[in-house]
Amino acid sequence: MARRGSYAKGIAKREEILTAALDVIARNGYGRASVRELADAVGLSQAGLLHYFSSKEELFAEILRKRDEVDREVLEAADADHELSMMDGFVQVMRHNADVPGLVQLYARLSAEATEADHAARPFFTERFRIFREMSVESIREGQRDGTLRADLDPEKIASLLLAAADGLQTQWLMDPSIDMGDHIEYLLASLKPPAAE
Amino acid sequence: MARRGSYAKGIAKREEILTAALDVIARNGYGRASVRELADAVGLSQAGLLHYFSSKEELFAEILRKRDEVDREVLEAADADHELSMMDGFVQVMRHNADVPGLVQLYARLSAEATEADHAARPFFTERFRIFREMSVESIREGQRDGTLRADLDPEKIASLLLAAADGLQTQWLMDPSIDMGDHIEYLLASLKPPAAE
DNA sequence: GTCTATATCGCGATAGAC
DNA sequence: GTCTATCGCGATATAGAC
Repeated sequence: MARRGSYAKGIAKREEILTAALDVIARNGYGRASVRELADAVGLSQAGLLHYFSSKEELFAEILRKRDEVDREVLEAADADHELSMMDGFVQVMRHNADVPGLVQLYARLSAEATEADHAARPFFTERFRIFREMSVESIREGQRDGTLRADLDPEKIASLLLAAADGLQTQWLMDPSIDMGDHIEYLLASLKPPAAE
Repeated sequence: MARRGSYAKGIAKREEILTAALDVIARNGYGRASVRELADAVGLSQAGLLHYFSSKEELFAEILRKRDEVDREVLEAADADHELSMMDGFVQVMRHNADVPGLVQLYARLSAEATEADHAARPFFTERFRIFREMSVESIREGQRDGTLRADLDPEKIASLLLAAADGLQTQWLMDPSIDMGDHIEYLLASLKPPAAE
């Protein structure tokens, strides 16, 4: 019903902007990423770009949403026959993060800014946290049934701690890249295996 | 040797500024904490305040340094006979943090901003992380000797993970205060006790 | 040595032309 | 849909009063 496909075209333009923004930020980091900078990358003026997003805050939340989408697609493509658990995917994404410092910084900085009560990206993060914990709890329960995780652990608490560890490690890694994020998360998971298992 | 005590007076003024700033930020959060706002609180102009600090970034790093100092003093006063381990103190500070959301937010936001390569607060955080890990490793080794922590754990990795968990939990708590930071850190530590112990 | 006042800069937001 | 122009804000550097 969209007249002349203009609606679909707007959607496509948004996608183009988000993809270009991911590219620019992955290379240049968050610091230099002004709306003008991102607008230049797609040949728009600052006001032209903000035509597609209601504010800078919302734009950056959408960039992170797009990034999660891309990460998920890459994971699913590499795991067509669903052999990997959610936790395996989690470790793999953490390893991949070391290749895109700019995006790690975007996440670290925006999540901190979004702790402000009226920040437009706050709903994105609260929802992201909720979903991550939900999926983690499910995966932890599975591990407990399998015997790959200690049965005495509280899945909710461990889920929050895994999320916290992942986010905290990113800041530590940005300050000192000799910290291996993937190894640390993997080590934490290994530390929670039953004494018997391995 | 300081002529007319003017040097000492400058030091005293700095302390006064930092103490007042801690108070204002604890109440109002990081968002509203412009240099002007903090200057007002001590009856100075914005430029007047910046006379004592080389930049806004340095000022905020000093505020956090002062906060660590205050936290340490409170801990030591409550533990005159050195009965508490470093980990006990750590949990206690995390519990106390729930009473000062503005300071938690200051820490979360400034640590994220300081991931920028040329940020004036970056040395503060890299050093703070180093010292925290160092003290943690020492405390973890002690726990392993005591039998209160599993002997098979890698102290360095666990130290980084504890720091990461603490920092990550603060962001989660700022987004959703129903998360209990102290309980979670305590739970993580308890999960790393030997199977025998308790 | 300490401060007030000011000028300048870059940013995001927005109004309105085309 | 995209632009130009402009606005207001916060951070800083500096000139110079006391």
